[in-house]
Amino acid sequence: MATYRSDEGWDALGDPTRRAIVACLAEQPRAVGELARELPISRPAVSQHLKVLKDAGLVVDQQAGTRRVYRLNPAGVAALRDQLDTFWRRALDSYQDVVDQTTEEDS
Amino acid sequence: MATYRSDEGWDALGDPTRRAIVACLAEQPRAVGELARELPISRPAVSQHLKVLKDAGLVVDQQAGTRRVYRLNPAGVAALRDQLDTFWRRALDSYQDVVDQTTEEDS
DNA sequence: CCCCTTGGTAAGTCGTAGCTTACCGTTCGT
DNA sequence: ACGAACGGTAAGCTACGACTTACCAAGGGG
Repeated sequence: MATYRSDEGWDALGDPTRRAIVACLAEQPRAVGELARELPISRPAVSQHLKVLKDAGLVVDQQAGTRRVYRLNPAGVAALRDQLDTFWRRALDSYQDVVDQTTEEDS
Repeated sequence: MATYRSDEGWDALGDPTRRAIVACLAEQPRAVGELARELPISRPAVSQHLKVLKDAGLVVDQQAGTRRVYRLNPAGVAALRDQLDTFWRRALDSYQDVVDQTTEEDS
């Protein structure tokens, strides 16, 4: 089956807390402590999530004094988006067949 | 950051097996048994995954005799893709700031 | 009319992912 | 140079989700 090399990316976005982090970083780059303050979890938990997101290539970090600022990685996000886009296009093709055959509704 | 209404969609794609199912359905629509035959899990497991995917709006099903054919739902896939696209655009903005700062420090 | 195929549901087990507390290294300010 | 702030890691607990087997409902063909 078409190899996902971005498996880690999907796994990373599979967690609601990590999606919240991503959404937060989409607004603006933030340090670890700032993220922890806006989320209902402890700072170590944020660190662990950031490690997953970083390994997946979805975020990048940058040392700034004693703080460490994280931001979204455009390339990583784009990779996942492109995959969905591919699925979407293929789905449209199959959908065309449905229109031809029937206009049934399911439960 | 509140407005994920497609939380279920991300949770659904968070599982590797479900991603395999989605990739399989992207090739062509299939019945439950056909999917089970191409995957290393039992047929009930496939049914359970399909229920999750259907609740998330990523697939639609269609009765065909005694069989039940599943296919991708273009709208569901597009919804997730659009979210990633939004994140991607915001990520580019932040990335632009990085480029500005680093080039200033360059000299 | 029977039964065989197909598929959804129930019950139960097991692995793992996510959280917390505790600890340690590092960097800045004074 | 010392202390405080910031952040990553370790260890351990808990809960949830993915899978299995067993069972049941429904539609179609001989």
